[in-house]
Amino acid sequence: MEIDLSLKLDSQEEAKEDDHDQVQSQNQVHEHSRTEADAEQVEDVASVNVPPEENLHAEEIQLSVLQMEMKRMKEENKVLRKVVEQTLKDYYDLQTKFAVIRDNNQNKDPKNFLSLHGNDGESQATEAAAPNIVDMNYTKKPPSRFEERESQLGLSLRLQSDSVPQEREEDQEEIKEDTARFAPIIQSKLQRGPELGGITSPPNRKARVSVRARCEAATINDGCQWRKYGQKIAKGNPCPRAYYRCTVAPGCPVRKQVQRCLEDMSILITTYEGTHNHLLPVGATAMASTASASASFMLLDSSSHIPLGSGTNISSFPYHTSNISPYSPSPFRNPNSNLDPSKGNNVVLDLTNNVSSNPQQLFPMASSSSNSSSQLGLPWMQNNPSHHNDVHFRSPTQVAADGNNSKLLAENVTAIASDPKFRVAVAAAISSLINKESQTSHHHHHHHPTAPKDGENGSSSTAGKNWILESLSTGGNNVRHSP
DNA sequence: CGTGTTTGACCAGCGC
DNA sequence: GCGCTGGTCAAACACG
Repeated sequence: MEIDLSLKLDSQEEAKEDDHDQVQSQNQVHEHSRTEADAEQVEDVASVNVPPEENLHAEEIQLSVLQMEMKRMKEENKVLRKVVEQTLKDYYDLQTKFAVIRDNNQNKDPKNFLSLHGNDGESQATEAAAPNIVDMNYTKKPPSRFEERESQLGLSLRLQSDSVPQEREEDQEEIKEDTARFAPIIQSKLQRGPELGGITSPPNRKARVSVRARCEAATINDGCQWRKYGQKIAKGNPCPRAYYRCTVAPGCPVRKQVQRCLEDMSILITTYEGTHNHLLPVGATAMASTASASASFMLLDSSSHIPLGSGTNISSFPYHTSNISPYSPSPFRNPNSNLDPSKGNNVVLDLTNNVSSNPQQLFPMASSSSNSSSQLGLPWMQNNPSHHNDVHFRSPTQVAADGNNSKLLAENVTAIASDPKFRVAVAAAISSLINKESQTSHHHHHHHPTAPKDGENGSSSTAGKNWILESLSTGGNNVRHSP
């Protein structure tokens, strides 16, 4: 019945745009009020003490009135059904147009955005200029008919967050319906393979995340607890490679390798592999989210064609990878050729700020470290406070890039990095994970059977230390977290 | 004594 | 098939 009411409103809204419908709707309203008055009148008549013959007559009148009302309701339902069908048709058309336009622009103009709805004017202007915008903001409002009209202009697609409180039951139904209708498109997009912009990977590919960071200690402090189980002298590097496994939870499959960089012994190369089967400590969560963010950007780089999809071993990332445009240029290139092409997917996060070997500041806003809002202090960087202010991502192929490619790459990366939404998204992602983690650990302490202890194994300094995560946004949307 | 590290041995994959 | 290499195992050892 509530659905009928909402549809009635929709039909009236629709009536404002169409004169014919307007007349029809007004007639319906008048008729509705008239029949209601008739029904009340009949009730009044029936409740009065009258002789049986008159009473019988009154019942007949009541019956005929009810029949009239039924007939009217049927007609109204007919009209409403028509409106619903029209709405569905509009949605279907919109959906088809969206798919066609996206396919057409795939190789022409990478201006497809999956916006996170930043508040700054710059991003709004970008949205206005972008031909195709998929709005992934977490709006409370379901797509109304007017918004649908808007979306025909801007192709704005809104998806409902699960965490949003349910305001109207019928709205939720509508959302479900929309999601169900768009799901096959998204699904098919994901399954198209990297050459078509999809991001699904063939299974059994192992993804690795390498972190380059200046660190005096044997390992960087990433918040997890590790146990060393082996050490080898790898070919090509006299520095021994140490093997660690995660001991936060028994049976955790995550491994990490730690090796000093041959060119610069102060740089520590830490390679993570596998997915934690347990909740992460706060510091490790930040690390994992950062790594996953980089992996997400890399896998979405259409030129790299790295299929890191469902089969990836990178730790979970709160935002679906489709939050970022598959057609946007990405700073995370495929470093496989430089690392180990036979071992699947690799991501390199260069946290060394090594300008001499890396002239490209991939996160130019981070270099303006005089502004505190441009800093991203992470607990696992604290081993080297002199470098923690500048965090950027780098891949070996970028180091090897030359001339025009470097310029182009730098421009692309600058474009991405200067996007406030990107910064907000990264900060929000980390913040989201941290909040989630702190809430979860607060309510489910039993999930941490082996609390991180002091010592070299990652957790040495994160316990009991406050840390602050600041958004990279210049718009003042700082996300602070200090547990 | 419990826990973590060290280090030589072992195994599997890969290229020749 | 053989050798090389990366990765893992496990006994011995160190430390608090």
